[in-house]
Amino acid sequence: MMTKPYGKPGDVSELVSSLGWMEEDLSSQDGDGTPETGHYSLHRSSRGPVEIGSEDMDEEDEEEDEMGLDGDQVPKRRGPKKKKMTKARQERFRARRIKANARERSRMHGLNDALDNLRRVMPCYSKTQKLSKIETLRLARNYIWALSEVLESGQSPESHGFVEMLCKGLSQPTSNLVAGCLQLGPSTTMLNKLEDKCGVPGAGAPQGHPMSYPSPGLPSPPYGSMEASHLLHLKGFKGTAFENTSPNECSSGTPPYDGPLTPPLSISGNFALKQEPSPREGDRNFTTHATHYISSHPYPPSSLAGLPAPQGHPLFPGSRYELPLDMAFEPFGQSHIVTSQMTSIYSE
DNA sequence: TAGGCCATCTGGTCCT
DNA sequence: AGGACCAGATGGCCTA
Repeated sequence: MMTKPYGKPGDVSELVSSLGWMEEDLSSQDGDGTPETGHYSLHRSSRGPVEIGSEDMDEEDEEEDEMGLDGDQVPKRRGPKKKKMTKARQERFRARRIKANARERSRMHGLNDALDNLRRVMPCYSKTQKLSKIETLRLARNYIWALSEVLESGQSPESHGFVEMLCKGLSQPTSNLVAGCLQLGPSTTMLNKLEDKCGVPGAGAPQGHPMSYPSPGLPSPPYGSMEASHLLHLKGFKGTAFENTSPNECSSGTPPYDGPLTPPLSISGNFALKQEPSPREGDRNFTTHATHYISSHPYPPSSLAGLPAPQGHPLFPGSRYELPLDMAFEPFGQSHIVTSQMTSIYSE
């Protein structure tokens, strides 16, 4: 992305003069050595003077601070003497700053990559209409919460409440997007596939999709789509229309998922189970694996033995739960689902 | 045009 | 000492 010089033009010279260093016009230099940046920013007026010159001291650079300190007129300043920004020091500072900038850039890129991976496992993922960072995090929080609720209390994803949970605290456009995804995606694709290929009773039935969300005034697409691999993998859960469904039988309805995955993470968020290597790489049956994993791993898992149960987490009935932040969810229907996301979180 | 979102630079702080 | 992390500041892009 092209960026223009930061700070107002006058800031640099003002600061430089106030610090008594940097005779050169550094504003003409690259901020980090990359072509897209073209200035040197030292405009932290809100933070007060930046005493860059006081660091990076080499003995050979040590000089007396001769900024008019006559002793009898101005009280001598305490603390380390301020060093003149010699050319050598400037260059060292620049080199260090450039390196730090590069590190920071790559750190942020890594963060964004991780966020992108998170977007992909969200209930609605669209390459064209990306969720913002904050909305991604909010939706992730809601999603985890909603799924936890489904697992813990047998609530149904068919319920209005499930989508409500997903949309809690989201902006209106994002809520519409999510609702649209849930409305369009599963009902017209995945569940019909389930019914077609697996003979799952009720899947895609006329009575409406579990995930369908009564959203009057919902804007028309483009929406993202809810990938089947992101949806329901129903095995071994009573009360669902899919309880007799074998994951192996239905794996054909699950499109491949193109991306490396880490071993499953607990939805409690407090532990990560290091298991066998991710089956995801080139494995069309990953969701089968995930389903099996979930259904064969009790909560709390043995790896949590001895650890204090999370306060009031829905997976640990009996404990008092306090909703974090502004979350306050309503109760909803009965049945169990498990999604592949419950057990797979990307990592770089 | 205002506001939201984003990338980038930057200095400070903490940690190893 | 150097790196990671963080938050503030800034300008660009996009959309309502």
